[in-house]
Amino acid sequence: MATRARRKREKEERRQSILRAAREVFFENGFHQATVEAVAERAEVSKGTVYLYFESKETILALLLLEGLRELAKRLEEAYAAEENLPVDERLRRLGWAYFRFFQAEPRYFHFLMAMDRGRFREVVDPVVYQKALDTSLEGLNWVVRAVEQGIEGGTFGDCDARQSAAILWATLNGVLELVEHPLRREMMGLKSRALYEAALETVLRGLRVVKENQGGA
Amino acid sequence: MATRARRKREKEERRQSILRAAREVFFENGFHQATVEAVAERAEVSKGTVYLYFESKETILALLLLEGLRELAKRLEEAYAAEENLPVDERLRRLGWAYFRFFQAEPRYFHFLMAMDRGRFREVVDPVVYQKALDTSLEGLNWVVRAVEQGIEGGTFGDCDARQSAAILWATLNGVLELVEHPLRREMMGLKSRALYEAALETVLRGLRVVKENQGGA
Amino acid sequence: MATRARRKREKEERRQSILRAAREVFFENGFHQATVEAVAERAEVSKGTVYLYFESKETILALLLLEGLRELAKRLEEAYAAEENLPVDERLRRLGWAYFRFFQAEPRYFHFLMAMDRGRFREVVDPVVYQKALDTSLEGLNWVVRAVEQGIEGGTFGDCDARQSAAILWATLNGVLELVEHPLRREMMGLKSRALYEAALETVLRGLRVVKENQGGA
Amino acid sequence: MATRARRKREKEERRQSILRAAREVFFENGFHQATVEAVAERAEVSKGTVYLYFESKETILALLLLEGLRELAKRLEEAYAAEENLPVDERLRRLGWAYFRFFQAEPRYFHFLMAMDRGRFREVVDPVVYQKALDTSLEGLNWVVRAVEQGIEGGTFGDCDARQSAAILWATLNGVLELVEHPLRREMMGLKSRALYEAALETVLRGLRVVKENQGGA
DNA sequence: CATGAATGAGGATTCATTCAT
DNA sequence: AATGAATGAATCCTCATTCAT
Repeated sequence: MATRARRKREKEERRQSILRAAREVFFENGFHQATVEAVAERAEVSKGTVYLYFESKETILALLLLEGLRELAKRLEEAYAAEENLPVDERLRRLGWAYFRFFQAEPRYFHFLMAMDRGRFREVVDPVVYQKALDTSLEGLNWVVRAVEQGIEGGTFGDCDARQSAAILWATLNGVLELVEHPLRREMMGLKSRALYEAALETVLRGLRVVKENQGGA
Repeated sequence: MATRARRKREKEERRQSILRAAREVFFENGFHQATVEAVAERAEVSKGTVYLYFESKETILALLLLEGLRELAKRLEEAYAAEENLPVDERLRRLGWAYFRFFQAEPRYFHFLMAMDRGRFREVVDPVVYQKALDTSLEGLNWVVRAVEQGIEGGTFGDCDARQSAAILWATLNGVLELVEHPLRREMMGLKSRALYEAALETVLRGLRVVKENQGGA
Repeated sequence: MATRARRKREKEERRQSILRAAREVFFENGFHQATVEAVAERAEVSKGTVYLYFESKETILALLLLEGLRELAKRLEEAYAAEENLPVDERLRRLGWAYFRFFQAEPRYFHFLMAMDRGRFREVVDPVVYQKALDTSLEGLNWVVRAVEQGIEGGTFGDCDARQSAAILWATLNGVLELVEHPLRREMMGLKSRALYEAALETVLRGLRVVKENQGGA
Repeated sequence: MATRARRKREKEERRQSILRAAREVFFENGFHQATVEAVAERAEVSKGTVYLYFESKETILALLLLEGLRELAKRLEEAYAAEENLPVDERLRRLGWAYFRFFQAEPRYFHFLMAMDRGRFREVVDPVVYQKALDTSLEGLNWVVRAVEQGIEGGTFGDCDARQSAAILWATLNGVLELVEHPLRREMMGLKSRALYEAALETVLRGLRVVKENQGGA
């Protein structure tokens, strides 16, 4: 029967609907302030139904986190793979801007990923999911590492530690995004997000590129 | 009478004692998990007394934040003012390492400043305190801005926007500290905190310095 | 058509299957901890189906109780009727041991019958079922009453109230079984279940027998 | 200050008041049906206050149980110690009637002690309290054991196992009380509680006494 | 008949805050 | 000023029961 298939589809839809609602509610209020009740209301289901689809509030958090990281990793992979022959710094530029677009598309998601109670997170979430989150996060960064490695091989960058250089680039972009995303900080300075981001990206790329001429190491 | 003065002093001491207790408790458990009860116990006063000195749990949070920012600003000022005639990038280096030392001295403080539920912060906290936090934060960054300005004036840096360049530097260092401080992220990579920090600092300084030769702007 | 008959048979089988599942689940977890969900799973049907066959969780409880009482009554009847001409106290002995065997065969059943939330039982359960439970319980005891009556008629026992004497015997055996079955109580004393039961049975039989010589009444 | 003392007294009074309320509510509805809310209402305090005085619902249960057992043990001790030189069976009679009076004074308490979810109780309650309950329970029975021992020494009873004989007597009385207390069972028979209890007590005493003449053991 | 998704009324517990003493 | 007892709203989660398919 097609009923079975439809049922399954509907169930998945409902699941997604709750997840979507949870995302909104968590984004708006933060995980701790958000209530399951509010999630249920937003999804237009009863509280009990939420628990029909998800084990606990924490589980939802974990799934949301994972989802976000996956989306980001996917975008980075796409950015990496888009074109075959590309100057190394151009490829890094694309990765950087893919990150920026993710941030723009889902600023609250970004905020959520950053603001999450990181220390306590681990104890609260299913270890398997936690490991997956870790892996996914690493997977995203790996595209950057790979691009840097190409730069080293191709001679664009000096003989530096690829992981370290990738980490620096990423930390910088991350730091900038947090800076512009942070209400407290944004007010401090009249900086334009996009311009600052671009400047930061270029500055680090330049800083990395130059290494070969000067020191050959950080 | 001196009684008046003593009273006032004692009151201030008690206040500080509660604040100290709150810092410890908040650091150990995170703001949400921490209870006023626990703060009171640690300070060896009653719960009611806590409310005699502070309006609410959130107020304490705000003051703690402020305190942290002040400490950091102080350290940055000291780093800036330490020596008169210093090459610009050396001065920025000193500022950068002052930040690193603050992070090392109070890693939990740093974590706390970062992990704080920023969005909701504003609505909850006394606007005056909020503004002070903002000012203090800006004050800290201003030492960096000033140093960059000297670099521009002295010709070390190109004719860039000093605020922007300072922001980039700061965002980078911030991003690196978060990276190494974050348990989830630290596991991802086998990077050494200090080495990464140094590399990042140097990379950005290099990137900023070079501007004049290449493009004159980000 | 035979379909009708088969349908009916199948329905009864399903009913029994659910009842069996409920017994297991209730025994293992106690009535309150047990969930209808667990019963359904054990019976390999859906939750809804359980409600197709039974009005409520409480109804199932009542039926289980009834079933237990019936099993006991059956055993007692068999014990009573086993042999025609039997000295009275021997017949009572057989009844007593039949009870003990029931306890041994279904200790959890016994426990369940005893531990049940008796007070609330009545209001919750179908009055008809409740009355049946009452009748069955009485029916079981009646075999004891009958045996005692024979003892009175035959002169073994004094001219006592047969119902009362039967009640005393039964209460004693019941009390002993509860004593040995009760984890809290069992630990208190190092008594062997079987020996204690036998001693109690014999003691009461002796006590009842002697009446005629002494007082002729309790 | 006397304030301190008064405070302490008031606190204890409040504690007792909540305990009293809990007893009533638990008696009326059974432990599982009873809600902390109902307890609070009955005690005319807020729900939070209940938790100010007691760790959990289970703790209250344990204390109530302990309290009941202590009261019973006290009554039994008094019954035992009332008169010095007393024929052994007279002393046992007094113990038996003390039990009956306890039952009459607190029938719901008795019911509660009996109906308690025995198996699960242990896991739920503080082990220390559990052990105390065990001890207290044993302590009560010990008065009976002691009386029987005197009977053995004095030659009233045969050379039987004192603990076993005491257990039989107690199991019988217990069984009778449960019989008459049990709504389902009481309806079964038109027996008068008091008369049945007396008959049972006398029957067992007789049965125990006779041993020496007949078998000297159960 | 059978299913199983959906419901929603609770229930135990916590904790920031108040206030009489 | 200091206390700490009292509050009660808020929160997560459970589960018996219903009902559309």
